[in-house]
Amino acid sequence: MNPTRIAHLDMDAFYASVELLRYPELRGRPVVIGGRQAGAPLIRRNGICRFAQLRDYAGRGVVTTCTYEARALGVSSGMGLMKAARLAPDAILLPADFEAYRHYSARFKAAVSEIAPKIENRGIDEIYIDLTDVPGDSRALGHRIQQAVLDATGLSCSIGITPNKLLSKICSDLHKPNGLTLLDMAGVPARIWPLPVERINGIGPKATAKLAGLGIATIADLAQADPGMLQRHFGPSYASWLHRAAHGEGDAAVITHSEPKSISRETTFERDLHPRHDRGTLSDIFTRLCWLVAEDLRHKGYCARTIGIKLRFDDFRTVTRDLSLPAASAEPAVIRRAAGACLKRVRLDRRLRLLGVRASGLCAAGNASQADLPLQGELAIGPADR
DNA sequence: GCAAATGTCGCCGTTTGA
DNA sequence: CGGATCAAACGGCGACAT
Repeated sequence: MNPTRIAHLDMDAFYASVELLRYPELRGRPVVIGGRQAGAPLIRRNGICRFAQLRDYAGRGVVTTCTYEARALGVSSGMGLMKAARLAPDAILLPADFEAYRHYSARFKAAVSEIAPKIENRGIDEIYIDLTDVPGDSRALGHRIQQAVLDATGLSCSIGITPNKLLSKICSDLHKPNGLTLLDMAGVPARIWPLPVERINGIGPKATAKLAGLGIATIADLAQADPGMLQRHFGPSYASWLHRAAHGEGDAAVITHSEPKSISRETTFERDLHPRHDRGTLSDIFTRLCWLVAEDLRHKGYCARTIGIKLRFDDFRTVTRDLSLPAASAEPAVIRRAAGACLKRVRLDRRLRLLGVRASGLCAAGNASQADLPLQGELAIGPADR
């Protein structure tokens, strides 16, 4: 039996790199992807077309991703674009083009699957690959995969290869961009322990802050922490997971097939909207979100048994409400009615900044109830489209 | 004042049915 | 019959991820 070998492959600055394929003249410059879907990447001034710059931006969008040149100026994912504009006013701002990213995503995944077919999808730009039964030594295999991805897409990626997903995920990030990092359990103390705890997938800002309060900053600190103490602070389940993770133990199962659990749409308004004063606008947006969810459900062939809403108030407080239907449905009107019933259960005493609609409890659309009204659904969706 | 969009999972309290 | 109990579903919510 071969020893378990799991790779994690992460595309380098994926969205930004795809944009550089299209606009090679931007190579070497700080480029930021983000903001509203706002169509054209070019703006016109004095009859001359040029790329929009971060300094021209006004709004409440965030950085989705950016080139390494932009990162060097302090810009990072999730940062407000207004703040990014202060750090890098000259950076080019491009709108996200998900269709293009999905296209390149499919291409790189197809290229990898020619070499190793057991792949777990982790979003648009990452995968886990089970290399256990693929012949060849890990370093050669890693390089082969990187070359195949480059040939298929013109894009670089970074790869970690270790005995499990947890370590591979950490390692793929160690030598970005275009990195290849191999590690076995014996290498954990030297290569993993010096890293800060938040490099472990599953330890986010909250857990990091709580650990810091206990004097635990590095993975080494965590590995050596008293298990009893961890258990008191984090509960038996999470404490045990923390301990094992710090010692480099993680899951090695590469899940090749999975069904979606929920489908949702949400939107942040350009300005905060008042529940009464902007009632009409809110209602229109709400209805449109319901239609979009219905459209997504139909497109992907699902019905939902539970409909939920999500509100974010101007103070950033978020509330959700769910309602389960008597029978699964993908009808826009049914979703709209259920979502409306959810909304009635929320006290609307502040301005709103975000509205979302979610469908969960998904089941395959056995088109018994679907066959009735396909045309009507088509008509209902038309006007809401764009 | 400044913080997107989409999705997964786990935990907890409550309800419901047996 | 009353009460204890248990599992499953539901609903809310937070944490985390890309």
